[in-house]
Amino acid sequence: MGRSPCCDESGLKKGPWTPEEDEKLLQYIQKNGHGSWRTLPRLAGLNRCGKSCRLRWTNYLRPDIKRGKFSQDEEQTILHLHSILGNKYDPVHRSMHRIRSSIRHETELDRNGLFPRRWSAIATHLPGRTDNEIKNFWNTHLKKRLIQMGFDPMTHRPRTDFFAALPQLIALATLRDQLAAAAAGGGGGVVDPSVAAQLQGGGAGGGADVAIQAAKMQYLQCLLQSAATTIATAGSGVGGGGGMLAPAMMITSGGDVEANLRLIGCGAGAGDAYACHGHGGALPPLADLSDVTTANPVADWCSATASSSCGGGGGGASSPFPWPEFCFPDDPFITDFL
DNA sequence: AATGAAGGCAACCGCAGAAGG
DNA sequence: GCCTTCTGCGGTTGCCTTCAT
Repeated sequence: MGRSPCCDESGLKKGPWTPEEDEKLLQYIQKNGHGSWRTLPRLAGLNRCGKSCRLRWTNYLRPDIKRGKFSQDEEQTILHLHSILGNKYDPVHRSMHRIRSSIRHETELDRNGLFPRRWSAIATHLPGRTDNEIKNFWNTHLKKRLIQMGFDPMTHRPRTDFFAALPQLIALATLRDQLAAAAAGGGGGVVDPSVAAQLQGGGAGGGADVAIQAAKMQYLQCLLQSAATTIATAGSGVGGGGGMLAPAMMITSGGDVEANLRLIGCGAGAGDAYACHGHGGALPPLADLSDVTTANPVADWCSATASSSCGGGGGGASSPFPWPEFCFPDDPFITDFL
């Protein structure tokens, strides 16, 4: 059970590997196999600990290592498997039983009938990729992207940290009041000049602008309501619609205003949140923790919207947050907020 | 052009568990 | 059954590069 003392030994080199060291290690392993990692450095003439040699080999020198950017398929796989394996096995928590029983078909069990650890398990599904590489990719790219999309990277569920966004939400609420006052004819209401300017639209198409602004406000109102619903349901542990919302129509500049205004009824109750999303711009459904086999909203959604921003590969630009792209393309009003 | 910030990645550290004596 | 050794994993760090000011 004790730790290997190899790295505690003094005099062993640490830090980046030189090409000469790489060559020594490579040649030795190609000729003899790695055998015991502990004795390998001495036999190969390397002033490194075995652990360091093993890492260098498995993460860098192995001939089957695939270098370069992750493909969209690989990203999907990582997202999918991470949503399942996001929490590594912990015998203290009963939750793993659920995970084990539900993803049995997804990953191989180890010799004890347990699932292997997360990154290595994911790596087994991505030939040529190392667990370290996947871990780094997750930490530097995918995790951030999920966060920006409003998902908790650990649970793959919508974030519930309502208070983190509170200042923005308050600002939005204020803005909404101002717009409402302006739309009502400006009867004494104090309206921010920039908002008034936006509302008046600057000449032709002013009426359409007002309608679009109204649509935006409705969308933002949904956001506020969504956040509140999330707060209300988070404590109870109830799954379901949890305040998710999906704009049912793309709002394009110069598009049909009436059609654009057909947003889904956000106030229709959580259960209806997905009733209207049968199109490419749907948001990922909430993961139901009671059924982990379907707990992959992000990856599933990405698959369903392969042409969308998720994944960032292929031909599409990799906007981290897809909703405004669908709803308000290139609109700084939304993109600034998000 | 210089400088600081941010991002990306390789490598290290420490823990956990299997294997073997 | 206990102890030691060895391997593998996840988390974290620190360096290097790129980007922004």
